Amino acid sequence: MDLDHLDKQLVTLLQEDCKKTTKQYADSLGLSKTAVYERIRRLERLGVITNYVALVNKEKVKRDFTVLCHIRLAQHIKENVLRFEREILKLEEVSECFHVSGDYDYILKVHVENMTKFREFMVTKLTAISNIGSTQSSFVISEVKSSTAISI
Amino acid sequence: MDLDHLDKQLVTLLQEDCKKTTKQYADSLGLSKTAVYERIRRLERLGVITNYVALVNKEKVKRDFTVLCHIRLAQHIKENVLRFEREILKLEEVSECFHVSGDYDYILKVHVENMTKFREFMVTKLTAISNIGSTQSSFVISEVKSSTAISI
DNA sequence: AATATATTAGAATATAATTCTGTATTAATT
DNA sequence: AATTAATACAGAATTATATTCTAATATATT
Repeated sequence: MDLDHLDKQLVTLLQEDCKKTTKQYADSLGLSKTAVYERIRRLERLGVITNYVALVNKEKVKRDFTVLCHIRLAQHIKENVLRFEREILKLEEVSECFHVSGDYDYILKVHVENMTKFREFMVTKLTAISNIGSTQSSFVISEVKSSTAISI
Repeated sequence: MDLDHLDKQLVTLLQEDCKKTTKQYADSLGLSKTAVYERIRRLERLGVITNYVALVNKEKVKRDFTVLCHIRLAQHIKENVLRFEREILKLEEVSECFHVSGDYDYILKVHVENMTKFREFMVTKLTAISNIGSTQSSFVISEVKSSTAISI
């Protein structure tokens, strides 16, 4: 596994837009269609590229209200921690959940329609999970930067 | 703008994998290729789907160390706030930056290779930005859930 | 009910992906 | 250094898919 400069450029392009034609990437890189085609297959085979997805405009699908929820667990007994994580995976409003160091144990990214729906989510879903000690919600006022790309 | 059940199903499928053939989506939805083709074009035209991207495995590109940085500004004068946001946009290590309510003003998602690189980032880039009051770093121990899809 | 509009299916066509062939380049082996 | 093997490449040939076209059907509008 070693990516040369062309591979890195290609990954960068694919992270920006994966729906261009092979010819277009080829022109950007100064390679032939076949060369690019083989490189993409290789990046997929190596697991560098994991999948290709469509991104949606949250406003257009009425999930424009984003909250970063900080959670402290009540106790850190293994079984309870695992149950907590299992429950989180089931919540459709949660797109991301990180186990973190620091003041809190977990940080979640939650997408809902509005404050009313968020309250509903908190009351009926999140705090319904046992073992939650305390939560602190940071409401997203604006997305200064929002990219799925990893700079390489 | 009103998405029917088929549109929502289609958006869900495209958020999971946007590289299937029109025929495959058509079979999943019980529609013809043309019907699906037209619906996808419409979703793009309406701005529901904004773009198509490749996702990469952070481990494979040596950006496996993720940190959520909480930032408090020193002062909230408009010009300084805008300068801060402009500077953040330039930092390649930062994939996301949210202006939030609560204890801190901003929460950043940062991807680097390791702790050494993170320290370097903090010292030479992040805290080099003027107007930063204080920071609190939450190191990601594990990604319990990590999706780019919005549930609709 | 009549008309317009949008959605659909299937066929025809255009475009792009994939495979194939041969060549050049690089790396490995002796 | 010469030889072999492996890899990456370009261009042509083929296959598969996207896109367009046509006509029919459904949905909404008056």
